[in-house]
Amino acid sequence: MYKISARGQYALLVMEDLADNSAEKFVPLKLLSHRRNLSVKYLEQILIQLGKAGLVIGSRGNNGGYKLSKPAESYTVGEILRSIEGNLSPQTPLENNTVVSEGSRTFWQGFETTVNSYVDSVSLRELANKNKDFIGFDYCI
Amino acid sequence: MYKISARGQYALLVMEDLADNSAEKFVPLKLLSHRRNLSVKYLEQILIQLGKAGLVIGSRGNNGGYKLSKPAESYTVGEILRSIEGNLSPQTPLENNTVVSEGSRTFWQGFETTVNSYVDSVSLRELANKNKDFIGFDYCI
DNA sequence: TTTAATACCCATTGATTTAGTAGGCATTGT
DNA sequence: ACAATGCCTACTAAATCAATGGGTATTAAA
Repeated sequence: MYKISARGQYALLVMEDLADNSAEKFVPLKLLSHRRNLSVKYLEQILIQLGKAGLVIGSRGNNGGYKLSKPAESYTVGEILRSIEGNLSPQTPLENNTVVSEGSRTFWQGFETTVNSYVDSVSLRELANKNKDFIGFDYCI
Repeated sequence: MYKISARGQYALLVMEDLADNSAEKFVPLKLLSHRRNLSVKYLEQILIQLGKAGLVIGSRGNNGGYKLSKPAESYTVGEILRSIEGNLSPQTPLENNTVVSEGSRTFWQGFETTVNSYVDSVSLRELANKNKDFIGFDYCI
């Protein structure tokens, strides 16, 4: 059906939230959850995945949470999406060891390249709010 | 999971086959099926869908089959894929009426545009074999 | 040193989508 | 007439995906 999964899109939203927040403080899942109206348990899975990919750093215990592992401007949207979706090749592997034409092969390769080039041309910073109209996390919920 | 479905890819293969064939003769499913090692019944579904989109013309009865409705060079790969997959927007609709940033909205719009521009930049003729190395359909199977 | 807050890990459920099969009807050239 | 074909509708099995839940490990602070 050719869609980025809900998880991929949520990952992007959460990364935006972390980018909007001070790069110093750890933001607990409870707050991210509140902001996006997603369950802590669901977000947890996403952030663990982002953590394993090295895109965020988690800190356990009291006052723990997550923060970006580098400045927002040095993430591409592509690396965030790929950390959740796997590669972004639009081609489903087909069972039949089908012989494909050269033109066809070229087409699919170009497709993947086009997609990756695009998503890697946008940085997380460009995506995020740049702190404009941003309501901080330090609220009591 | 961000993949064009198997059906979409088979549609492309079959359209290539029809493009390689004479534009005059109707090619029966039995032959297309044989060539791509797919069941007649499965291919049938795909070709009915292509037919409803006006991309192929079917003819019933003895000596019936399918043929392209226009010259191969005037199809874009995009119109073929969209006839099977629906629109190629990579964005899954999310439940939560999530407020997205302007940058985010721009990103997703650009994504869809990028994908459509690419697939519409390739014609069926460029994909197909141009009759090179093509083993004709007029075989007895 | 207890406690509360947090991340981390693993398993499971329910819904949806997808690939592929199947039966039967409609049409048409020979 | 009949055989070859497209057309239509339903179904099944497997895969995927969103989301929930239980339990453990870690840490700051009281």
